[in-house]
This record gives sequence, structure tokens and C-alpha cells, in this order.
Amino acid sequence: MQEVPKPVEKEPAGTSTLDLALRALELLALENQPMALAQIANALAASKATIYRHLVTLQRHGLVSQDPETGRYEPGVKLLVLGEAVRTRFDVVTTGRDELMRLRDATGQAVTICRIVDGELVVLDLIQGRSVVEFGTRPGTRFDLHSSAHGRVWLAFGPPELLHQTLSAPMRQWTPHTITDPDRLRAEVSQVRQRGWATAADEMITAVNALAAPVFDHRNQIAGSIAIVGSTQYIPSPPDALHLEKILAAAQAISRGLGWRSSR
Amino acid sequence: MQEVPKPVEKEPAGTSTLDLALRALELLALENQPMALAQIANALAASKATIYRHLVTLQRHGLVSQDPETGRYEPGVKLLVLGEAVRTRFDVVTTGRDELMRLRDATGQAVTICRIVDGELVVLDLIQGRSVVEFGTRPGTRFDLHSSAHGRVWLAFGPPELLHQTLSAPMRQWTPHTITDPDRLRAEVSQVRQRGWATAADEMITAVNALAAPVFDHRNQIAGSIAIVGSTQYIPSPPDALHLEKILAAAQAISRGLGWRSSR
DNA sequence: CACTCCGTTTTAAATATTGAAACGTCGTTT
DNA sequence: AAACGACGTTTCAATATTTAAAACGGAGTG
Repeated sequence: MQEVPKPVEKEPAGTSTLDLALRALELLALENQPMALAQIANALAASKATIYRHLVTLQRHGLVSQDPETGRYEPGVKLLVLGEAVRTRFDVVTTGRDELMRLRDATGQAVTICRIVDGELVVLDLIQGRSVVEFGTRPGTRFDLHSSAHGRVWLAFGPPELLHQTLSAPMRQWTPHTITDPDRLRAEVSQVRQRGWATAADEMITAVNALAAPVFDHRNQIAGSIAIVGSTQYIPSPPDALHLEKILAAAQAISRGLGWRSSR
Repeated sequence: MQEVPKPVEKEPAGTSTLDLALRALELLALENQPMALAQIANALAASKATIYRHLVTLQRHGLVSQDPETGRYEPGVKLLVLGEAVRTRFDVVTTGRDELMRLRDATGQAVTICRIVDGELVVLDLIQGRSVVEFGTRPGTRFDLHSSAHGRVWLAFGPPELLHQTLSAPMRQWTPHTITDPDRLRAEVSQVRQRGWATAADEMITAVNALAAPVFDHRNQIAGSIAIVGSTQYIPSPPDALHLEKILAAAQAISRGLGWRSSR
């Protein structure tokens, strides 16, 4: 009876109950309307009773709440608390918020702050711009290292492994303008390292550009990256002298707040 | 063998597995250092193996991440995403943010925005002040209705049940200045209703005061409350005329953003 | 080099989850 | 008004799943 050792792929460990419940929680949080029990149940292909009991537990923890009128379920406020607790673990965010507000006010563009977490470049905070159309990506979004201004800053000033990994892996071609050639990217990155800022016009989404700069901590290591994001109409490439000056000043101010010293 | 039908109190429904896992997640998020597996396990009085499997699942969902160096566990970035998704459900926050920035800049004090969620008054957002000592409470914190400026606003302009419930329940005496007498509170609330703003100097923490005002939506119902928070030195009682003017203007501006019409 | 600590895996026992079906309630339809 | 349908909730027996204890292997330390 030579059977395949494990059918398709084995999951080394885990808890299926938890998995289901978490999928329910996530579904609820990302949906932007209250959801009915039955709706959740068959979205996850589970029985109503099962989902019900999980929702009760989630509710007990404040992660889910139920509209007393309609009986529908919504994500709970506890998620706010937990999210905020996580955010404050990254002190780039707390230190930089004020400075970034000023940057937003000075440029009128949306401002984002990113950091490498678990090998991925994630948006930690976003300050909305003043334009009519809203640009900018929500906190938690993950960026590619090769195709974003934030990413280039990290490639230039972050740990060398990042650059090696990115250069050796295939790079996704988001638009016709995305740089996917390792040599061109390497050249671009070393240029970023020299001048201290990066742009990536039309490389992820056509007509969108970003201008990014690194923030350093007391050890002189990169602690985060900040960028203004907006239409190529407002953020040209090469960038406006005013924008450049403002973002570099903001980055420097935040770096100082983290204990960075200019000399050395 | 006459045994008690149900030992202490029966929990109507729920999932104990989920409960344990959620307690682990919460523990991890509120601790501000990475935690070791064993540490989590005996903090929750569970076996290492159990917690391990749950952490694996949580990790698969991005709610937890593991430091590859030390093997310790930390809360994951997904919590940021979920928290942010929840926050944007409350449109008082998104609509009001810019206005509140300006209020902070005009007064120099920290600004908070609150709302009743599931019968509790919770802080939805905080804009830090400019003073050296940091005041203000983090998003997700819950306030008492009787002892905070935010609470008084809700008692005055919120659903009548809120006031009844608060008046009939015992009120915690935070400081010698906390109003705990139902009659005095009732008088205070009707005064708030007349003049359109509330303060609560020294009532939760000595030397701290807040000045709050209601925000209304398109149905002319209260949609949130905003307040400036700071030392009694900067926010006197009765409040400064400038502060009062600024906060009422901000509240009105946000209300308009939510579709509220001044003349009904 | 031995010792300890820690995260991880394995095991067999049993607890706790599961889904189907039934209940009661509410809002809508006929 | 009465019957229907949809919904959240509860019950119950079957069984799949979690559970805890102990063993494993690697890293750090005396």
C-alpha cells in the first residue's frame, strides 16, 4: 500500500478552531458593514452554530460586538486598543507624528511612514493629504522593495541582505515603468545612497509618485522611512526643491528625536 | 450525591480554545517586550505545547510574529491593519482629524475624540499636545460617564437612558473633587446641555482638566465628543474664552462635515 | 564538556468542538 | 390577521481535536 506520506501538504502544527475563528474576525474587520451570522457562516463554509459560539467568545473579549437592534455582528473596539498598542512599539511613529503633520501641511501631500517588519516593508502610519482625491496607503499595507520609493531607501540604507535578496529574487513588473532589471536597480540604489532620497514615479501605479527619505536612530541605523505620496502632477521627478528640502528636514528632525547625532 | 447543578456560574456558550488563544494574543499585545513561550504559558496556566500551537496559528494570520534571533514572540502587524479598519468605521474620526489638528495647534493642548460604543465611552483618537509632559489617554481607553468632560457631554446630549443608568448606579470617587452625588450631577448635566460644553477639573486625576463639546451628525444626533486635555494650569475652570471659542468652532466644523445643518 | 534552558515535536487519552435539527422571535407577506 | 420566512440562539450526540506530559535537539553558559 504505498501511499503518499502526507496527502498534499502537511501543516506542521496549528489549531483549526482558532484558525476558523480568526478568519471570522478578519472577515468582520475588513467588511465595512455589520454582518449577519448566517452570512459569516457560509462565507467560511462552517455551520452557524460553530460560528455563533466563536463570535460569543470574541465578543467576550471585546473583539466583536453585536448590534442590539439588528443582531448583526461588527468588529469591536478592542481591536483599536490592540492596534494602538502595537503601533506604539515602533517609536518612529510616536516620535515622528508631529513632524510629519508639519510636512503634510508644508507640502499638501499625503505622508507615509514605513519600516521593515519581519522582512517586509509595511506602512506604519499615514497622514492624509489635502487634495480632493485621496492618495496614500493604509497602515499595515506591505510594499515591494524594488518598486517603491520607501523600498529604495531601505535597500540603500538598510541591512545589505535586503539588497541581495531583492536583487536575486524575481521582481514584479507593476507598470511599464517598474524597474525590474537587477543592474538598473543596483545603480538606482547606489544613487539613492549618495543623495539621501528616493523617488519612484509611475512604478507601482501610473501617475503616482513618492519622495522618500530615511530616518536614523541613536545607533546611526535606519529606523524608518518617510515619504510624501501624490499625483505625479504635484510630485514631479526629479522632485521639487521645496519638497526635497522639507522632507529632508523632517527626516532629520525625527532622527534627532530618536537620539541621532548629525556628526558621526 | 446531591451535587450543585452547575458549579459556580455557567457560561452559556463559547469556545474555551479560542478564549485561551485570545488571552495569549492580548497578553502579548499589552506587554511591551517580546515574550518567551514558557513565559506566556505559565502566565495563562497552560501547557507550553498548547500555547505553542496557538501561537503558530496566530502567526499564520500575521497577528503574532516571532523574532528569528531569540525565538521570542511579539504582536504582529496585522493588528495594525485590523485596528485601522475598525477606526475608519467611525466616521467622526476620519472627518474630524484635520479639524482636530488645527484645534491642537491653536490651543497647544492634547485633543481627544470619544464615542459611546456598546454602552461604554471610549477614546477613538488622540492628538498629542505640545507640552513637555504628555497628557491625554490612548485610543481604546474607557472613561466614566460621571467623572469626565466627555462623559458629561454624552449625558447631556446622548440618549436619556445613559443619564438614568449613570444616576442610578454607584459612581466611583476618583478624587475628592469627583462629583458622586446624583443631584449635583443632574444639575451639572443640565447646565452642560444649556451652554453646550463641559469641563471636569480634578475629577479623574488631580491637576488635570478637560474641556469637551459635542459633535452632531446629519440626523442632529450626537455622533461624538471632542475635548482638549491638559494641566489645570493651562485649562482653567471656568475655561479660557479663546479655548472655548476654538473648541466650539471645531465641533461645529466637524458636525457640518457629517452633514449637520445649524438651523435644522 | 556537561549542564540548563528554551522552542519544538510526538504521543495517546479525553475533552471540547462540531453540525444538524429544533426553538422562539421578529418582520414581512398573503 | 394569520402564516410564512429569516434570523439568532440552544440543544444534543458523535467524533474529530485539543490537550498535557514527556522526549528531542540546539543554543547559551558555567
